[in-house]
Amino acid sequence: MCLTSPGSRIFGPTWNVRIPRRCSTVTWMNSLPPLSRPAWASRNDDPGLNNHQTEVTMNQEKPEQADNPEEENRLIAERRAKLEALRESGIAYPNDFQPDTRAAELHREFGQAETWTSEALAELEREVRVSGRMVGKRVMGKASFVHILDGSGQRLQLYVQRDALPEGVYQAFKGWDVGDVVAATGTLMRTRTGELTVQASELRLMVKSLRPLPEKWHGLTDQETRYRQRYVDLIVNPGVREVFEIRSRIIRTIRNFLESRRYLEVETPMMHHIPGGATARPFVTHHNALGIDLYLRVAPELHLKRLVVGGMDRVFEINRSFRNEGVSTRHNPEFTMLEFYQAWADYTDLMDLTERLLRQLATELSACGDSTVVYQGEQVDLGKPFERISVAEAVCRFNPEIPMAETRDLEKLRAHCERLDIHVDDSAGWGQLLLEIFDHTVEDELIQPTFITGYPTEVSPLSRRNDQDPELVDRFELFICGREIANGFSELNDPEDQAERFREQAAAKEGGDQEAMAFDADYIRALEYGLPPTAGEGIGIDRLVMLFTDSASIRDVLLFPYLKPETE
RNA sequence: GGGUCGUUAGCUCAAUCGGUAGAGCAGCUGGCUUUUAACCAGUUGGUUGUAGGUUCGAGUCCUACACGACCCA
Repeated sequence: MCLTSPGSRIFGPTWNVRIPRRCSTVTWMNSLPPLSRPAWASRNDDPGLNNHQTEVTMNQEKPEQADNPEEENRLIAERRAKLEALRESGIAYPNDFQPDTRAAELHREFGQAETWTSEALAELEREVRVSGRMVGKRVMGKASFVHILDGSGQRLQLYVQRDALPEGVYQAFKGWDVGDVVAATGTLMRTRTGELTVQASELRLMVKSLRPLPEKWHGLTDQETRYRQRYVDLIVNPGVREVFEIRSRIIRTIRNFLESRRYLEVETPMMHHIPGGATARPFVTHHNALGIDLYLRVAPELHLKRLVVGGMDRVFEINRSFRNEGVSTRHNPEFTMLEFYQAWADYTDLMDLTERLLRQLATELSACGDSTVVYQGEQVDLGKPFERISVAEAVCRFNPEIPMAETRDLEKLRAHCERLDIHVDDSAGWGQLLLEIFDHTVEDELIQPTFITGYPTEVSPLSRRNDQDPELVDRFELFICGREIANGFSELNDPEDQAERFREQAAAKEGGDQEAMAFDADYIRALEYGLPPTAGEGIGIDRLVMLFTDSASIRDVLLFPYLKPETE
């Protein structure tokens, strides 16, 4: 499937998006060479400025250093001096320009070189007002070419000719830096090499950029800096923005998909007195005025089901949950999950729904309407029906030495765990052992979309028991490319059974299991009013976005992934 | 939590056996009116992540720490 949207990055040099896996530290932020009579400090100034255009004068004393002199360096000092000159000559940060178009629009409308030839554009005399960050600057004597990057995420070339501009503007322009934000008025033209270009008749510096951008060809590759300073990453690595545009499209598609099926979007508390809805360690926070500890939610599940009790029989929430666990390429402390609940449905209905949703996502995100996705070299087809097999069947398939008859045999399973070098707790039941074996030997192998069903009741404290086999629950998880994408089940709506399962969880918690759930009495009370037969599901949005953007790390699909604080 | 690798100029990277820390881009100075990694000439810029240690001498070897990447639990 091709994810590159039509029209994106269709012209001009793009900054390198190849990101080698290496990094260096950001020492430049910590080092300050002493300012010793920089070259500009003794330079003579040029004559006056006219109207809004500001000539950079260089005959002043060296500028004030930044509040934190450790972060200053010569390049920044030079730009700060230019800013100081701007301040002295008028308004340094003007806010009186509005563009009337954007680069993407212009390329869409006039990008066709065969239709909009040089002559056709000259005849058109189309005047445009554009603005953006200067990301390239080529001065050739009395004329220059500039590339600006605007809010559309695309670049646009400006042709800046001394004699086509008001007096003095060109001279000022020559002192501007790559990274500065500029505004231009001009007419469309096509250059000798065929690039759509705006010939500027007016040009203004709107924002002086004090920090130099990374090198134009290699760009910014240092992973740490890319994550910490995502604003720079977004400027110089076009692929980054594309990932987040796809992320937005995924969420929009999901929202439309559910709303068109009469689901209501809701928001439930993120601060819980009792963390529940998932087996995970919560973050603890404190309410000062009330003097009580609160937990950041690990899942919205229990609140959403309370809403179903209240008669909101189809609800969904797309929002953040928080789990106090390790940070890795697949885990961020805060992550986004879709949860949805539908009364009068069971888990098989949700498997059908999930298949349809993923198929729709794949075809809508693909420029060519294709239902296949390539993830890290693996091609998966979301168009074919997803396979559905049970945990036990899957374990037997990938572990031929484990016969079906042993999949509920506590002692045999314990022996298999030992053989497979899987560490398990002495208190674990057969269900937990079976799932451990599944996690270690099966999960990675499930490349094509596969629903795993028949989960042990022991590991599913909120799921409805299977009518034929109460040791199992009516639950599934969806795996694609070896990753868990979704988890859904028919909801346990028997309040007495639920209370019993909470008691088991609470006992495990007492026994030291920090991930076990607490007893939630209000949730039991809600169930006692009567939860209609309901099925619910959670889908990890970040993992879904990873899949559809071929991102190896969750950090690549989070604008601001969690990183440890920068060291001083 | 464990292992491996990494951290050198604003950015991207060099630096032989432990022997004067370099280049390209960016910046600065000059030239150049259709370039596009523009070009040509000149030029500035470094507490080599931090703190110790070994050594006549450390970017390089040793120890600890910080941060990151990847793998494992």
